[in-house]
Amino acid sequence: MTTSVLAETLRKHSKLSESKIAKVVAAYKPFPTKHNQVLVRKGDIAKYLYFVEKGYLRVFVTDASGNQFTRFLIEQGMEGTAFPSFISQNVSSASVQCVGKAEVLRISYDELQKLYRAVPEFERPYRKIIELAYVASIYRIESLISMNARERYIQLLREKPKWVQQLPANVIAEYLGITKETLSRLKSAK
Amino acid sequence: MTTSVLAETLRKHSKLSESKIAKVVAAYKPFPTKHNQVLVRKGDIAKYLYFVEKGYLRVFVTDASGNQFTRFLIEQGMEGTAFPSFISQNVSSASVQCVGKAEVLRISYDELQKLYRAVPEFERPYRKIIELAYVASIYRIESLISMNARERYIQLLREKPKWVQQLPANVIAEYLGITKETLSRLKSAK
DNA sequence: CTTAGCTGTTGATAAATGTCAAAAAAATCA
DNA sequence: TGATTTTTTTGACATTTATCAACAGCTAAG
Repeated sequence: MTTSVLAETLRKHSKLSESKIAKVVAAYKPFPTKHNQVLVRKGDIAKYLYFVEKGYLRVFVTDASGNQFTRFLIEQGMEGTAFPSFISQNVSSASVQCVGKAEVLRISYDELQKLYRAVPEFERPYRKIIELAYVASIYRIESLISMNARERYIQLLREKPKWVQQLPANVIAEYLGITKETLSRLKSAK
Repeated sequence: MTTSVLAETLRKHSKLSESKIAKVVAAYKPFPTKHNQVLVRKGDIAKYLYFVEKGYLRVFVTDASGNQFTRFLIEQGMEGTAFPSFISQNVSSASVQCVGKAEVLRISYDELQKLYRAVPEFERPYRKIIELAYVASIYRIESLISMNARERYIQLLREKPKWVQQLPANVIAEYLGITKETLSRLKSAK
């Protein structure tokens, strides 16, 4: 039986047989990364979808003054990339980077299309993933338009305590849409 | 040949035959609405997906003090509802309301599932719709975390000038995540 | 056509958050 | 380990945005 976070995740979220799981897992290739390695650079086309076996990836954009803003954090057991670029195969406005050390698998756009043909039942979990990612983004929009910095921080602390523990404060701040100084003050105030 | 905004939209975004288009269109029922009518109330389960033939719908949430925040605006030719509730068939944290007068069609969750079985090629445009909605929400998150109120307003003016012209200022303000006073000042300042 | 209620504007002020600079603390790697 | 770099905290101050209140304009329905 295949053992990997990817295999575990497929068992948990789909009803694929062990042989189909093995096929899917075989299509994702381990991709060795260095500390903070950039996987997709702004201006590139996102050719790969990344599955996180260990650690975190961040998807971020940069403004004219060089400030960085974290669009998404991808944790162990999740997959992602610069999504708009990946589905359209156009250049990406965002970059994707490992947060510190991370272990990832990757599958190319073309290989993924082949996989859909080889394992048609894999389409359903894929669509579910997109739906869930969409729902998550709806709630993120909701908190960004309706809550202030403190409320958003408290919500993150409640819903993703591990992120706050494990990720550098500046990454958390970028994700919340505030500066690292403001986050630091929120922490010390309570 | 069926004539409706829905039929037009299907012709434009899919390769369905006229007979399939007729089937899809037949499954969506006209739903008469009053001025500012609420279609989904917070606490309800979103049982219907709404297609906008004319006007706009807004999806909004309310905070403890009764302030409203517009999560999404749905314009002519688009469809939507309280999406997280619709796909999970759980109670909704958001409400859906007509902005002024609107003409809508609707299809129930169950009828939609039947439609997928009756017209399997309809699944693909549905998935595309979700993917596009997801991409749109990614860009919305991006502007909320990386831009200030003025920048977001200018971007909206550039990308959706009609919304700014046609929708009440307080709805635009809620969509931008700012107060109506701040929006009013942004307008007069330039 | 008129009035009651929304909708939008403006002013004064307060609160939240950002910016810049510097010091302190922590993490990395040679 | 020690040196170097990166991250985090703190302070002073500036800017942005919200809040509250008053008023003006508009609009929909009688």
